[in-house]
Amino acid sequence: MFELDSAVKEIRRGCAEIIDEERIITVLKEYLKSGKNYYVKAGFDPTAPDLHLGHTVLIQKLALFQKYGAIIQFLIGDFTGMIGDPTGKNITRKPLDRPTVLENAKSYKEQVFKILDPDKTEVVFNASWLDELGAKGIVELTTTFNVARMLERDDFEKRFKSETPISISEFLYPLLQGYDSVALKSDIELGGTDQKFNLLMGRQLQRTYNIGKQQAVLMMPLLEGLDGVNKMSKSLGNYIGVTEDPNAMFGKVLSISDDLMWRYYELLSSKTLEEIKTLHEDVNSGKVHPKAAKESLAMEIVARYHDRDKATMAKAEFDKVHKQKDIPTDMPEISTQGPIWIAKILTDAKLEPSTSQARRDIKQGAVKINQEKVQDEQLQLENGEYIVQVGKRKFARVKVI
RNA sequence: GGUGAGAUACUCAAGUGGCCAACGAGGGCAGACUGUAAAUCUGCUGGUUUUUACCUUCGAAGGUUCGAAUCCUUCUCUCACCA
Repeated sequence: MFELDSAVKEIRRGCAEIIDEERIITVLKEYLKSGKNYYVKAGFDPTAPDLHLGHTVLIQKLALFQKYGAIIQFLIGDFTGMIGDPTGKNITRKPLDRPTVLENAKSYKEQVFKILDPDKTEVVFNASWLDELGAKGIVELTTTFNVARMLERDDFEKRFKSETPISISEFLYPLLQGYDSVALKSDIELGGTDQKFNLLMGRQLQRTYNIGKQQAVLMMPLLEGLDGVNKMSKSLGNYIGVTEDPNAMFGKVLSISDDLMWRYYELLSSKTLEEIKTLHEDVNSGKVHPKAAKESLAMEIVARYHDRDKATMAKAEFDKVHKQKDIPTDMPEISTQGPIWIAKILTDAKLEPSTSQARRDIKQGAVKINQEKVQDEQLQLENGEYIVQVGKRKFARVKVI
């Protein structure tokens, strides 16, 4: 089994906030004593998932709970998805049809089961009970709460004060999400810090509906993106997707700043807190090179979403390109009619967005052919095969016929 | 519904008749350096093989003018105050 103390420590790790930790300890004890499982809920958007490391912070925590006897209620909010979470700036969205929802759920499973144990995971859809709720049920639900309480919520309050419109349906969102916890009888719910209000709603409603327990709430922080400032998100482009190829993943991890690395270690690594602390001290004292520490983190992450061998290969590839300034093993290939102007090739090979940009980069000495810097802006390429490079990272093999 | 303010490049934001492809900041890209795509410093950042030139762009469409991001008209949208 496991040690209660160390389990609690690992559960606390990286958490932004835990509400009712007592309850978590209680269910853990119960599990240790009688092997009785408990339920940990986490909700996800029904839109097509493209998970990145920001999401996996939460999912890894779920996986940790599985180790300690939890059954994960992986909730896909197909019903609440129609409303749009007022957290953030979403407006009312079109409902997704059934086949799309199922398709997205499948895609979730593919990505999520790289971390979660499928045997200890129940994938559930909240439309299955919210559809049944009906007008009567919804009215009942709304009587459990009042507007003043609702307005306590930070973003509602701000919007109310600044007189930004709040749709009535947005008031419904937290209530429905909370009702999910009633329907599922969850013992613990996990979510991001931005979900605090909604998560607490679950607790509140479980009491109101008298289901005999109140879920504990555990909030994970939002992971900073590659820039180290904004939260990781697809729209900002500062993310590492779990389906990205090993080389890109490895490179992206290595591109984070040394400071940010420790944050990633805490939230993403499966190393224990002690191991990380030792490593950090060794880096500070100069015993371990910061780059080595970053590489080992990158390896771990690549190995998790691909495998150990691919991680080793990604590291070798990275060294090859950046340390030995060699050319990468794989690169896009194009063939074209010659003789051809160098700037034209760069745009054809999609290494540059425009010939103007290509010219600028040539002027700056960013363009290389067969490892040789291009000096002549007007250079024409005759027949033959060339390795064309822009900057440190963009390569293409060009065949001129 | 009434009144007022505004809409400029990836974002924020200057410019109120010619010196404007449009100040500045952020972001992005590149170079140098290095330990990596870290940090730091520097350059570039609408398009086009006419590159000390040409073409397109300052919410949209018209108009005034030798000349408009800048002035006028209409329209669309956003915001603020009042109801």
